Amino acid sequence: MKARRDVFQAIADPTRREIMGLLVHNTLTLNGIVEHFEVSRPAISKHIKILEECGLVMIEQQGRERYCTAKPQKLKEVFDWIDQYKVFWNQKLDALDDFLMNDTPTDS
Amino acid sequence: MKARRDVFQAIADPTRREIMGLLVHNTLTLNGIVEHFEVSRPAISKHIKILEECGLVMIEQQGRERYCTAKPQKLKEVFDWIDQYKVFWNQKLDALDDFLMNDTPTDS
DNA sequence: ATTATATGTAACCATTTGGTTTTATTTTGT
DNA sequence: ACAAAATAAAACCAAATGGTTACATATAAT
Repeated sequence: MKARRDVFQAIADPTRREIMGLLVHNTLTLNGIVEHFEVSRPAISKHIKILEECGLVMIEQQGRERYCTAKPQKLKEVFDWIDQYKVFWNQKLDALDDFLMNDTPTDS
Repeated sequence: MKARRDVFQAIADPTRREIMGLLVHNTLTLNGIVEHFEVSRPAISKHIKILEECGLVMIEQQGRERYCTAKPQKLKEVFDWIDQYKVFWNQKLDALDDFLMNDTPTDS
């Protein structure tokens, strides 16, 4: 594992999203996290490393344990990107939409 | 290309995010999009396919051309996921804090 | 000191990803 | 009818991803 380590990529993985969900409410040790998943400890360890590398998780070493906590602030980057599209959500869609589209979830 | 085709994964790629940025304001043909990038047409074609598959882009075939438009509505899924973390952004939660109180930091 | 615990790291592996070039296929213009 | 244009689809490729098992290391418990 190496390269493009950004928040968008970090949250692309469902396991990592789940981990975020766990850690935002509880501070857990690595093994504490592992318990919630089917995958092996090293797999989780890697996910945590990725999350840490892009600032989504903070790790506090305490003795032989590592306490992990979510740092959701970093999600703001994604939020901000998406935010620019929000203005279009409620906007009238053009004819093509109706034509092809199934869901058109306009709530207005 | 195959599997896990969801919005999170779709926007993980920076080129695809750029494409979204283009298409939200302009409807462009495939070649029209290609012009904005360095990569080959087939590469863009694949990106578009992915974006379409997960509902972020709509394609309207017109003769031999395919007009692509962004469907930012689908980003709501990501928005909603992130939204649950928004609560924590303004919160003062450094490691120790969370560590010590370790008890759902309810804001209600 | 020795052992058990918590974790990291390495080596490996299959699949996916993002790209390429080459080869169709369909539509338009002449 | 024929050539050009717009695009898809196939075949291929290197690198990244997500996982595994095996091994290493530091701390805690006895």
